[in-house]
Amino acid sequence: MRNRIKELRKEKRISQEELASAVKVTRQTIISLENGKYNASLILAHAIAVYFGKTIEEIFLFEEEGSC
Amino acid sequence: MRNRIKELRKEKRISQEELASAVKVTRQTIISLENGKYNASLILAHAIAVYFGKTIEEIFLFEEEGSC
DNA sequence: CAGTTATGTATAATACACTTTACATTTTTA
DNA sequence: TAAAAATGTAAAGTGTATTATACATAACTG
Repeated sequence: MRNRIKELRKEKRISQEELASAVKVTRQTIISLENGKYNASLILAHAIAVYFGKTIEEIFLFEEEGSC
Repeated sequence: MRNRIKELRKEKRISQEELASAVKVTRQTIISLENGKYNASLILAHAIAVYFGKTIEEIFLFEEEGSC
């Protein structure tokens, strides 16, 4: 699952550290999410969505699996 | 965080087992989600939302925290 | 009432989200 | 160009989402 965190963060011109503290996680967590190391929890996804003023679905891109 | 899984499932008149296999988790997971034992992962939340034809935000209710 | 289907509880095991710390590299800016 | 700020990597530890199995109870159906 891809996400638009890095893209949205750059638009807002804030650092990973600023985003991290805004959504109350560590910078490590933001780095790992941006670089696709793992997926956010639902709660964190929601916090990030609220922060950017978007819905979860606008930020986290679930490319339709299950077509096979 | 509350969710409307049980409510939506009853509307559709399907069993926990049917929902579980539809979204590819065990019945245990559905039971635990419905009874508030823990929160779904983002991927599972999405699968459930797709199954019910709703958005994640329509099913998982994040009552605004962080007001204090 | 007897049998089946649906729901719930308990517990141990596994996988993964997230933290912490420390260091390395890139980018910005003075 | 040198200092500072931003980004990335690595590895070990904690908490929690999910599985698996087994059993108990409730609800429906014949």
